[in-house]
Amino acid sequence: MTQKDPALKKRANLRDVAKAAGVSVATVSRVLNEPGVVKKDTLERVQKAIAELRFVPSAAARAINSGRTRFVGALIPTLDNAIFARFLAALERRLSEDGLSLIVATTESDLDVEAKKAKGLVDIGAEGLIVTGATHGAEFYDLIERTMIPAIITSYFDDTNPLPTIGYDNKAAAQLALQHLIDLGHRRIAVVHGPVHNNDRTLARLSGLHSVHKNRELTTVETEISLRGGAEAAAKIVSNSNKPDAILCLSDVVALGVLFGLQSKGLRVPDEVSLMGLDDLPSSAVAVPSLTTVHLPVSRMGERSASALARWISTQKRPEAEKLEARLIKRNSTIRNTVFNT
Amino acid sequence: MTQKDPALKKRANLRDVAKAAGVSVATVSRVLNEPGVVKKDTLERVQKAIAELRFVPSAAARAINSGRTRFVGALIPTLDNAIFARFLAALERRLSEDGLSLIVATTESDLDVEAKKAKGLVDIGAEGLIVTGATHGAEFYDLIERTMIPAIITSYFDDTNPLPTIGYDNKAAAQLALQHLIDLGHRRIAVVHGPVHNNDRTLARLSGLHSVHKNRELTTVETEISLRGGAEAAAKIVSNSNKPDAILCLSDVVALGVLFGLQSKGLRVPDEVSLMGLDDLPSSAVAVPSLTTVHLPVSRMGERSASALARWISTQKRPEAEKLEARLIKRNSTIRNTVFNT
DNA sequence: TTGACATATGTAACTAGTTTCATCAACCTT
DNA sequence: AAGGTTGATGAAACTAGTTACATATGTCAA
Repeated sequence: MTQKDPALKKRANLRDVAKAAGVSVATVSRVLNEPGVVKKDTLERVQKAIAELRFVPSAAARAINSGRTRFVGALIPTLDNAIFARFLAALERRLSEDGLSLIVATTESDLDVEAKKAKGLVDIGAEGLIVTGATHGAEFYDLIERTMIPAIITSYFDDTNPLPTIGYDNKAAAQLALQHLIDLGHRRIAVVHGPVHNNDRTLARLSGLHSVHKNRELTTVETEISLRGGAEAAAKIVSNSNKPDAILCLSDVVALGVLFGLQSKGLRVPDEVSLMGLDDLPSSAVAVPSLTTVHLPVSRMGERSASALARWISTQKRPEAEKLEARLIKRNSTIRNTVFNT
Repeated sequence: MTQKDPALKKRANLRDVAKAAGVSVATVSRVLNEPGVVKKDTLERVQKAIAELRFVPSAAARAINSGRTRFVGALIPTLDNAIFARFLAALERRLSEDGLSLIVATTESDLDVEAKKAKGLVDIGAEGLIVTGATHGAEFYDLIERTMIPAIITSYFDDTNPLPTIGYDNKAAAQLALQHLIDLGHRRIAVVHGPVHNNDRTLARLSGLHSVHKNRELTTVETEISLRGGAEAAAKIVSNSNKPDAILCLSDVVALGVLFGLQSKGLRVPDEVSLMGLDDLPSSAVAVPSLTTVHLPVSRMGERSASALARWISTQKRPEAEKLEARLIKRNSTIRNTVFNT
């Protein structure tokens, strides 16, 4: 009672192991970190003690010395869109291979929330950050600059950005989609997209469309990125007197919603209107009709981002930007338009 | 050069602040933790120094003393199913209100992976765990018992479980669904469910069905929990000579997949076959036809789990199990069956 | 005016690791 | 056999905080 009560034994620490093995704490630390320099005989004795006491080195104590906390933070707009969930899943998988944990923070696409959560992550010792898009608040950039924390921008490619970007060329991806519809003979095209406020991905996609559209009719509808948002956009488009012969949605979730919206209004896809998405969710291949779309390699993006961040952290060398190729996936929701064909 | 190079200034620490403010480290620590006991004059001086040096206390150093790391881990099967993504989103939102960070770990429904990742989380200092379902490996339970770490089971209610469970009565939820189909006059019912291996949620749902079905025909199809899995199950069911007049899917994702599968085979829902889900995803309300289902309050479950875990951690008092009510959501994918009606 | 007590602050020990430097023995060289 | 090198280990200082205890003041009552 006076000194220690062995009954309420806490987690064993280095000293306990050292005492049990009859060595100094330095030796135990060496067994943990550079077992090569310890004599085989001693090594085994210490390892036995470690196993018997079920010793696990305290991550906090390690962090205090090495400055390495072994976790990174990901700031993503939402988990409600499958595209981010898929990205995160790949990210987490790859990071855990490198012995890094992932702390998830959602921003609801609010720059202030993002800055606040980014600061929180840095304060608790995140070794790196994964962020979505290149549009962030001054506070955020200030934080990155001050702390010089490795931060990678994803979902967005721009090799002139001061931070490394790993993503696709959103502009090109949108153009790929629009070009396909044009190639099919569509002229009156409605575009449905998510909120543009502070969203550079959507903005880039839209700008791509405008530079392709030339003299064509291109009406745009902004809606929430969700099935419901898509369905509502569809209702709006159908109620319009001047119906389009194709609808291009700048994300698959929205396209699926539009599909449902059109179905509920009795419009057949693709016979009466062609429909195209952009993302290529697993769902899109299964929908009826299956959705023509542009494949964005989100899982690959997760893996590449994780690798790049892990390497950045360990080597201190800022990685290069990486462009991931988007590619057209032709399926059954688009059909040739014969009316306007010459 | 001999001592310190002020040019490469690291993060300021307690000592730096103490020196700048002309007080001892203890006083700075007090300013941080119990500002009430510090004289107003001194308090302001220290706070000024903190602000000027942009001092942020090291979470690691705090953790080493207090044992508090301020993060918890969530072990979920996958992020690919929207239901878990929604759960996580709510969990993260609520935890961050309590100043707790969330480390996400996916298990791919593999008990060994789960045990390994759980150990990893505990080793790095997680203060609590959120796990899915009550079926876990011996290794996992051993870990929980040894470390006595607060761990909450979700998606599953069972007030006899040694760990607190916060979830719904899966058995009752499935019965609610089946009863609805029966009430509508359906007799030949096909059940589509996800993998049963190590999945107590699915198992419970199935057991609920068997205790209701009595003399009714109840064929079951196991498939992957995804739209594709659902579509494949639909193909299988349709190819069977003895077609059901209703299909009950034990998760909404699968139901949506079945819907697509039926559509691609030219079967009309609900005219030719009633379709029912279980989960109530946002998508289900938007699908055409909208999906009759049983609502499971996942967001609420995330909030309740987060609160309970936060409280458990701070008070050391194990929370009680919580049952969240499932409720029937009648929509347009089910219709009265007149053939078998008396 | 002295003792009692509260208030405010400092000193130093403590948390659990890593790391530098010193020590000592063993082996090799000349 | 003296000196140099290498290998293995330990003592103690160090990381960045918290906290128990000591001390210095100030206020008030007897």
